[in-house]
Formats: sequence, structure tokens, C-alpha cells
Amino acid sequence: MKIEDNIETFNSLIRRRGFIWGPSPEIYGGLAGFYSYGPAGIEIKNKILSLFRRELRAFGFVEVECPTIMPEIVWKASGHLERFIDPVLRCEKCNTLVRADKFLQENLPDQMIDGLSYEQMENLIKNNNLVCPKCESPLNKIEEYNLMLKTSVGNNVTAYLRPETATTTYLLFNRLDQDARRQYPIKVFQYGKAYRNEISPRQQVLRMRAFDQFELQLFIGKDQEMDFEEFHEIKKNKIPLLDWKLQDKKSDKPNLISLEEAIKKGVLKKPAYAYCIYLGFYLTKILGFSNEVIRFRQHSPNEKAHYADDAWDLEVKTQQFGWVEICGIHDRTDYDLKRHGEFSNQNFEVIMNSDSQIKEIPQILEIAFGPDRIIYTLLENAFEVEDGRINLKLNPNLAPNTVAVFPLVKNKENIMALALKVHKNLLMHRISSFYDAAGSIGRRYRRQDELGTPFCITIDYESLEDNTITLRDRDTMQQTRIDILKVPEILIGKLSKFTS
RNA sequence: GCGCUCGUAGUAUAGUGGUAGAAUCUCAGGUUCCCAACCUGAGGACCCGGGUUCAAUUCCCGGUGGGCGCACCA
Repeated sequence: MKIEDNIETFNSLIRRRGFIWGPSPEIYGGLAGFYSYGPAGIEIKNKILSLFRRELRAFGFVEVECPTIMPEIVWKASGHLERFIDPVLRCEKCNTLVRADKFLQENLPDQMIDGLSYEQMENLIKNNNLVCPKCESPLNKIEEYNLMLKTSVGNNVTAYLRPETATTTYLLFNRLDQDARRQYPIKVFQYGKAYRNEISPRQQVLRMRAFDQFELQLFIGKDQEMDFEEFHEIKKNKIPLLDWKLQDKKSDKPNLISLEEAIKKGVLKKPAYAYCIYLGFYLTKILGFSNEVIRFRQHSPNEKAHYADDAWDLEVKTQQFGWVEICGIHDRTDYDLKRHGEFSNQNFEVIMNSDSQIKEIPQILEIAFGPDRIIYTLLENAFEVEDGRINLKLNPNLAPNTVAVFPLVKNKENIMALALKVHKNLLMHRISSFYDAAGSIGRRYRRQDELGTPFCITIDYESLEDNTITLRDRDTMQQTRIDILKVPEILIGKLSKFTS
């Protein structure tokens, strides 16, 4: 079979090799927007998660985990109930669905639409004789389209599956305040599933109805945001920033400037927010993305979410879908805590600075990653076809298998035995080793290339005599002979080179 | 959600009103050995439901899933 260097080859690879399958459940035809990870895919996800967890601990973060279902009041307070339910008009004849508010604004540009009741909107439609844009039959009743998945709990208590993890973290605020002994900023993250009832999910795992979020939160004082100690440790780092003024000038070339400069020029307002930009960048870089495929894009004022004062997306360039957001950095101000304080009758004002004695509600800065999107963009960026060889150039620390062990031939007892011994020894050192004796040696190398396995070890006739093996490098295909006893040590050494 | 279009082994496909043919793949055996070699044998598929028909994977209708366009993407 001729292997072509195109996106179709990539798309079949991620199925063939067990990275991502779906829509699930496949045997029943699938439900749009739901996908499963195969053994190779989940291995990558787990490795990303443990890398993130390890790094974040070093940055002073703690982790929490909350329920994925929360009662209605939570989403009333968070603003999601209001913002995630869209008024829509359905044509009774052709079933076309249009957003009622947008439709009205387009047809009646001079009319104030914001804030109108459904009844008022229905009247506007009637009075202006507005008709279905497709089939021109009359429109009348407004329905609600709910982007949140609704369910009921126990004795008919209305609840919703969370559309983001962040809100559930905020609900722990008074607990965290105590737990962290009021040492601000409080740095906390949560990893878990979130759900959105997308009207028409597309683009594979980039827009799923059940997806992972990995969200970092900083609870921080207003003064602290402007005078943030840790900013000074990272301010010299240059970051590719595409602010919305540049976008307004139809530019898609980000400015590579230091965070210090960005603050000085007013591209970024707050040093603590700049620190969050850095943190997002840092975590992305250690996954192995190259600088050329990363940029930060600022939201235009009308693109921002209801809670955001400033918002930048960390985007990664892909072949199939263009620039893809893998992380959003949001300045949520005190919006969330203020609302949850009001709705729950809690006082979330705290004294954050012992000098001032002034009580305030903390501000929140958020760094929200979408691990599924990370995995997709990582795989697509790693995919290469070189001379008919598929090579998945994954960061060695993220590859499903760290190493594969092969006996050169399978009809020589002692070569097989020694290969198995090497494999078991690697497993004993808790190195992800994969043993394979089936097919020619070349075929086995190719199988591992498709999985991104950075190293292959082959035991040959020479191994029997002098206790050496060959270590083959995925990208260069070069082989080196090394002492059999030093194998685990050498591999660990090679891996550590990619972590910093 | 609307319109167009498509849905055949794990993957990518050929084809047909009388249930499918290669390739690759997987497994077993043989042979050789350092980059998808070869030989032998085996395995595996017509998205789901209904209709028309003696007979449907094929035609029709509905559903569902994918692609594209529109809409949507706080």
C-alpha cells in the first residue's frame, strides 16, 4: 500500500492505531459529538495529565475535584442559564432553526433587541411580517435552545451537567480560603469532564458534547494583580501576541514581544494576567509544540464571554482546521464570586492584605485548557511521512510506548529469551516497554513509528556474545550498541532531556 | 437545525436486484534477518429501521453518522 503524505492518511492512522475512535457508540451508528480514546490515545492523555500535575505543583497549585452535576441555582448564579439558553425560531414548514435575537437584529437594525421578552420578540415578528429566510412561510413561536444538558436528580430537582469545570471550583471558595490559610493568590486547578449540547458538533474531537477541561484558577487581590511578585521572574519571556487591534487591521501575524513590554505598551493590562499568559505558554511548550505553531489571539470586545474582562486564546496551527484554540486565558474579575456570594447569601469578602484591613472579594484569573484539543493538535503536528514511512514525532515523554523490544529473529530460542528478559527488566523499572516478535524487523520498527515510540531495542546474535543490544532512534533511524545492563539508565537519561 | 453528498472487513476501496472481489491488515506455520521481503494456511465487511420485490448491500422512504456550504460555536 502506498502511503501518501496527506490528511487522510493521518485520519485513518488515529483510528487504526487506537488513538481516537468514534463517534461512540460505533456499533449503534454513533451519537454525534461523543468520542472514545483507544489504548494509545488515553496513554497520551494520561501522560499529559501527569506532566501538567507535576509542573503545577512546582508552580504552587493545588488540585480539587467536584461533581459534574450541579443544581439549577448554581447556573443561575454563574450566568450560564441566562447565556447558554438561546431563543430560537423554528419554521413549522421546513424546520429551519434561527437564533431569534440575531434574526431580529438583522431584519430590524434600528430596533433595540437586547433585553426584550420572548413575547415582545414574537410581537415584533408578527408586526413586521418577518418570514422564514429559507421558505418564506410565517414564523411565530419562540422556543428555547439549551446549550446545557438538563437532567433531574432525586425527587425532581432540576440540575444541569456542568458546561465548564471552572464554576464548580469557585463554589469551593470559602473552603479554599481556609485550606490555603488565606495566602493569596490561591492557585488551584481542576481536571474533569464538561458537557455542552452543541447544535451540530463537527471537527471531530475539537467540538465534542462531552469533553475534558483542565482549568487553573488564581484567586487574587486587586492590588496584587497589578503588583505581582512572580511576574518579575518571567517578564523577560517573549510571547507571540496577536491583540485585537492587530486583528482589526486584518493582520494575522502576532507580535513577538516580552511580557514586560506588553504591559508597558498596554497590550496586557495586569502583570498577574501576563503571568497567566506565560503559564499557558509554558505548559504548552513542554508538550513539544514548536514556536511557529503557537500564538495568542485576543478576543474582540464582542467575542468575549459574559464573565470576561479580557480574554486571549492560545491557538495552535493545524493543517485540517487552521488555528485551533487549545487554551483560553480569562480575566473573570470578581464576577463569579460576587454572583455566588449573592445567590448563596455568603459573604465572600476577605481581608487579603494585612496592612490595609480592607475587605474585598477576590478577583479570578483563569487558564482553561482543553486536553482533547491538545491531543488532536499534538498528534496532527507530530504526524509526518518521510519516504513512505509514517513517523509520529511525539515528545518522547508523551508517547504511548517509551520503548519497544524486539528479538531480531523468532526462531532462535536464546535470542527470544534474552529479548523477553530485557523487556521484563524495563517493565520492572516502570518504563513503558512493548514486546513484539511478529513479522520482519523492519515491519516492527514501522509499527512503532506509527505510535510515536521514540526508541526500539533489538536483541541480535551479537547480544548473545557480548551482552550488548542495539538502540534505534525513531527520528534518525540510527542505531547504537549499548551495554544491556545500562539500558534502563540510558533511557531514563534520554527522556529527561525532553522534560526541561 | 437546513441544503447537497456519501456510508462495503481494523484501514483505504471494487462491484452487484440473486449476500461480495482484490489490496493492506490480523492470526497460525515455515524461511530469512536491521528498516513494510517471501511462501503456506486461516480470519474478517455491505450503518439502522420500514417499504417495493419471488429475492434488497443495491431501488424508494425515514432515521443515524461523516464531509462540504449556510446557521450555530457563551
